[in-house]
Parts: sequence; C-alpha cells; structure tokens
Amino acid sequence: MNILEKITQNKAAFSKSERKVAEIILANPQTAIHSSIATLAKMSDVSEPTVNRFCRRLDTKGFPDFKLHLAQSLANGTPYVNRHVDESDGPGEYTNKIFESTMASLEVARQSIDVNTVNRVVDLLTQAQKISFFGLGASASVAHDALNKFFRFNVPVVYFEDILMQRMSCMNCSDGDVVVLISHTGRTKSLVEIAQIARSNDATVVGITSADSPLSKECTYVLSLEVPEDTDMYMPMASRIAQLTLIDVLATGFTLRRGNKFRENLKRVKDTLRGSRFDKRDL
Amino acid sequence: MNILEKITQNKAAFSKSERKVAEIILANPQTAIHSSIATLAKMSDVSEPTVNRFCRRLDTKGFPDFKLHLAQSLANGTPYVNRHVDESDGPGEYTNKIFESTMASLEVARQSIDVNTVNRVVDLLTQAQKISFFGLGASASVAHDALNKFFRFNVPVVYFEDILMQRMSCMNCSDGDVVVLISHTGRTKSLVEIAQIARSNDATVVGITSADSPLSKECTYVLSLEVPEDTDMYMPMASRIAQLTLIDVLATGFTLRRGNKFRENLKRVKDTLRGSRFDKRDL
DNA sequence: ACACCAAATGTAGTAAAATTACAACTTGCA
DNA sequence: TGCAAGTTGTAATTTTACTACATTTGGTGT
Repeated sequence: MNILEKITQNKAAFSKSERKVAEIILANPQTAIHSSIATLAKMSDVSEPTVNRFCRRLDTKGFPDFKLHLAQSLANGTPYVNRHVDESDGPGEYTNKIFESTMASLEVARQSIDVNTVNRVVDLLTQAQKISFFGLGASASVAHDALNKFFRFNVPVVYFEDILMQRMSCMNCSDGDVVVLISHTGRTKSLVEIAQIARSNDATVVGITSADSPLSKECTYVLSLEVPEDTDMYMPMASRIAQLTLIDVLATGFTLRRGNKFRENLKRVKDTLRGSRFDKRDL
Repeated sequence: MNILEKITQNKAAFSKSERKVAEIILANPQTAIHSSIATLAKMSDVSEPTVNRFCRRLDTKGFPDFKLHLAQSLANGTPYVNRHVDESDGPGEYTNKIFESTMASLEVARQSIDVNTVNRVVDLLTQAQKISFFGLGASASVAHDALNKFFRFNVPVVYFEDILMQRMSCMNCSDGDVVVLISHTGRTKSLVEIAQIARSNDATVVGITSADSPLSKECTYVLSLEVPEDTDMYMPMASRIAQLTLIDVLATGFTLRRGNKFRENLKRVKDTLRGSRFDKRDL
C-alpha cells in the first residue's frame, strides 16, 4: 500500500512527536527522501531515534527502508489514486484528477481481467463467420469503436445503435456467429433480451460487462471488468475507457493469431510458386 | 527518466567492472534496492568504490541516491513504458502490454495538455447555443461518445457520422455555436474543410488534434494531445483513449461551471434511465 | 618489444549515517 | 503522592558510504 496514505490513516495512532514527523513528511515528501535522519529530525524538532521509531511503526525495517518506500510512493505513476473531483477544483486540478483516476481505473481493470477468457474469445473471434458489436447509451460508442477496429481486418462485422436493428440482426444469427454485447452495468433490459435472442439462434454471445449481472448470466463467455463504480457525479465513466482498452486487446489478439496463419499461408503460396520457376542453381 | 532503461542504454559506455554491476542490478533490481553497497559490491565481484562510481556515472549523487532512483523505477505503476507487443507474446503478455502502454500514453497526454486552453474551451461550451461533435473513422466513436456525455446536460448537441450531414450542419451555424472537431492526425481533408465552413459561418471551432496540423490551423482553439505515434502495427490507437479522457475533462469542467441547479438536472436524467434497467434488488 | 601514459580498479582510512541501549521525562491513575 | 506505562532524548556503537591514494591494466608510439 502507498505509504503516504498509510501515514495519513495511522495519524491517530501516532504519538505527539511521531505526528510532528508525519506532518513534515506529508508536507514535503520530496525533501524527505533526500534528507538524512538527522536533517529530518531537526526539521521535525524531534530526536533521531524518534524518526527511526516512526519508520518502524509503519512496518519498515528502518529509516533507509522507509525512504525507499516513500520514494516508491512518490514515483511517477504510483499516485494514481482515484481522486475525486470536487466543486472547488480549478481546471488544472480536475484535468489531472480525471487523467489520474482514469489511469487508476485502467490499472484495476487490468488486474481483474481473466486472461484465459480473453484467449478463448480471441479464438472464437478468429473463427467467427460474422461478428456483431452492440451496446446502448455510453457503451454504444464503444461498440462503434470496435466496429472500426475489426472492420480493418476484412471480417464481416456488424454494428447497430438501434434496438430493433440489433434484434433483427440477432434473429438472423446462426452457428458460427459471435455477438459481443457491451454494457457496464449489465442491467439494460433490451440488451439482455438481445443476448437471449442471439443464443437461441445458435450464436455465441460474449459479454463485456460486470460479473454476476443479469446480462452476464445470458452470455456464453463473460469478459468482466471490475472498474470502480462511478459513484461520484463528477466522475467520468472510466468503464468505457476500460472497455475500449479491452477491445484493443481483443483486436491485437486477433491480429496476432491471424498473422501467424497468414504467414503460413504466404509460405505455402511461395512453395507453390517454386514449381513454376527456375531454381537459383539452374541459372 | 527510468533509471533501469538508462542503465540498459548506457551499457556500452560502462567499463568492464561497471558492467558487472549493471548486470547484477538488472538481473535482480528488487534485491539491489535492499542491499548495502558492500553486499552489492561482493555480488558483482568488484570493489565498493566501483559501485559508487557506477552510481555517479548515472548522474546520481551516490549510492543511496541511486537506490532511491532505482526504487522509483521499480515502483508499482512506473514501468508503464510503451512496451510494444511482439509476435511471440501470449494472451497474458499482450493484455498487460496494451493496458500499460495505454496508461503510459495517458500520462504523456496529461502532461502535454494546456490547462488554459481547457479552461477557455469549457467557458465557450457553457455559453454555446449549440455544440457539434464531428470526427471521422476512429475519431467518429469519440465524437459519438461526446454526444452521449453532453446530451445529458440538456444542451443542444449535434453529432453526425456522415460528411454531407456534417457540412450541412456547419453551413447552418451561427454566432454562438461551437463546433468540436476530432482528428488524431489533423490531416483529414474533409474535416479541414468543415472547419473552414464552420468558421466562415461565425461558429467557434475547437480542434482536438495534434499541434501544427492542417486542421489545427483552421481552428479557433486547439486542444493538442501529444500522444506517442502509433507506429507499431499491433499498437492500438491510444490517441482515441486520450481524446475520450479529454472529453471527460471538458464535460467535468462543464458540470462544475454550471453549478448546483444544473446538477439536480443531471440526477433527474439518471433517475429516468432507471426504468429501462433491472434493479439491483431484482437479482 | 619496451616504456610510458591514461584509464580503471582496488585498499585502507575517514566521515557520515543509522541504530541500539539506556536514562530521563511525561502522563494518567490509584 | 507515587508508581507504572508509555514517550522522548542522549550518548555510544555499529553499520554504511565516501575519499584519497596506491596498484593494476590496457593501449600507443618509438
């Protein structure tokens, strides 16, 4: 865990002098990591052993070890904590907060992804006769993006924003078709219905949605993304970003998989051509 | 810069013994940060001053300072380096690489954003009579997403995928209208034309595009995102993600500026959606 | 091939930093 | 008031890092 947060949390448990040290470090962590224990003791107006005890209380081996932890907390990237925007924030603040929370959400999403399912879905997609991407509301643009990506692969791809078109499309599904349904909550009624229609027409249904949702129960495969809930009103839907990134992952997997096959194919063509050519040694 | 990369890069410039130290550190950086200079010297089979000189050569103040840098490089999150996917990668690897490069790109984008322009654009949007979002290809889905976000604000928002519709819409622009054009490269001809049409009809044109592009020259305001170029074939378009996040930033700025009354309105929109969803307690 | 110079490396001593053990001081409670 | 538990500081010890200088290595020109 981030040691800066830890200091803030344990603040109550510290003794008076230890708290002095905590204040100084929190106020100026960058200085702290470049100071010796003596300097820091003087700044906090306590003795050196007090600083040392402070470090130990935070489960570090001693002052140098503490500095290491602190340095890591301060390292670029780590402090991507889900910081919420509040009303008093200026443009600089909310810009940074949003970027940082987005990155934090991506990190959480990354860790929650089940690689095996990704692999199976990629497998499925490469073998699909037709791929459909459907989503509603905020997820519609994600489906839209997926269309863009997969369209380049020269595969039959389908995307509709309209519920009725989505339904009709699913009714025409058959064995070998893959329907990818995107929904953060997984509670959108019409999308759940579409999953049922697609399944009853022998299509494989892949859900990019949250686990244990009504939608996930209707899917053949579920790629769940555990993105922190967008509880805050100002909070952007980080889930979309995670979904898009997941689409990127699928598209990449697709390219890699098809790439291999494609290269083998190339080689076979070359071999076939050889017969119609003069060999090098014949020259 | 990440010190681990630095070590790898400068490897050639090192002396024989220094290289020994480099090898040991690269092979086991986690151990290195918890070792004293003496231990590390013994492991590398060199003398202590050699280790010290090694540290100095990397522009650190000495061994402790070097450890600090190393710790930061090893910190969770920092190694979000743009790692490229290669053909031999398995699902686990490419998934991680894509998430990490996306995060890395977001970080770069964050640093490149001009907050003042963000502020001015938010200002503009809050006062706009009508807001249009246009993009083509991959950027179309970003515009689509923007539509979704701003639609909730109960502001007249327009979005078209069709070039002709985009043109016509811009021809009907008037003073007070804001047209947001999204394009990673900023070299899409028809989008540049649309910018010109919109401007000549007194609309304010905001470009979410790269600086110094043809499109940027036609815009009233440019929000440039310096996202690393997607050179690699397997590389996903991280630029879209950055654009989306920027849209989030604008939307958030918009909400903040509009104040309390407006936020109540937002809540009402959310409540309305409830009817189309399965309730949590229904499970 | 040899001598010489410069760069690289190591040795030993020194300075600095961190830790330990213990003493003195608070603080709360009987 | 006095004592016990917890807190803080002092001083000595140990560990760690650094510096100055000596030795070695490798390369270059005669």
